[in-house]
Amino acid sequence: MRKEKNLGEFEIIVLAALIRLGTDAYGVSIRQEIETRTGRSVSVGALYSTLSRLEEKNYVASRMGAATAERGGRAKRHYLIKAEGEAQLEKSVFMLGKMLKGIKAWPETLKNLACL
Amino acid sequence: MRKEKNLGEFEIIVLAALIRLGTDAYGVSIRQEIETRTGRSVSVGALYSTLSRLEEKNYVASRMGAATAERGGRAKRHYLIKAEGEAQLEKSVFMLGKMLKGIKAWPETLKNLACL
DNA sequence: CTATATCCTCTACAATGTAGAATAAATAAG
DNA sequence: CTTATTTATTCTACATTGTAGAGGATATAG
Repeated sequence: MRKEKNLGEFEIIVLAALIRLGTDAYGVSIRQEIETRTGRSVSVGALYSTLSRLEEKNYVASRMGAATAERGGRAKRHYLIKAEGEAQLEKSVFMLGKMLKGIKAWPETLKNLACL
Repeated sequence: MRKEKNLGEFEIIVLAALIRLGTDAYGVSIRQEIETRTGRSVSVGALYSTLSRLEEKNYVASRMGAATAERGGRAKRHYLIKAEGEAQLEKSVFMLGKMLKGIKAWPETLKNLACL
């Protein structure tokens, strides 16, 4: 069994996006979700290689879907976070929360972490 | 001017520790702060190389202090987060917050795994 | 001086982050 | 049907971060 390692920053973001998107998660939508929500640009390669690594770690599952009847509507690969992935994400977020909790200076920013 | 890059997960943790410790921050106390607060073990090398990289990026400043009159009380290197570091940390935490905000069901397992 | 404690530096390598070209597969146009 | 265009994923290559631990420096105690 692979030793449990801490998630990287981008891995956290990707896993969070998977939770947000639920069954609608595939390459393009995930990328879109992250970009619009964080304002940060994400290259295709960055996203897919991270997804692939998360899958190797058994944090994420994927399956090929069917093509759709739109122009360029080739088959998508759908991604879903697994229980192990959620658990690990929770652990990482918990750690960050422990470190960040109580640091004043950020009025709005920390409010977003109130879910911890 | 170095391009602004996103902070890594551990970098976030270290910067947060620096804020928490204020003027008491030096190698051992920083390590202690992170370990007790997160329950995660931190190797000496991991910490110092991260601090050193944060300093190169102008996010942190350090200076050598004086020795103290305790057994083994050799001089400590004191670290202090800089304004640039705080700004960058806030940016990273803001992004994470945006992605994590509103995710409720942490402990819950996704039941949709069957559809894979 | 030798022992022991505290603390930092250095080296080496593993894992994660990132970009963009290449490729694949679908419909639309002519 | 052949080419253009659109949507999507795969692949390759390299940069940055993460991590461990040996080793060296410097302090007091005895």
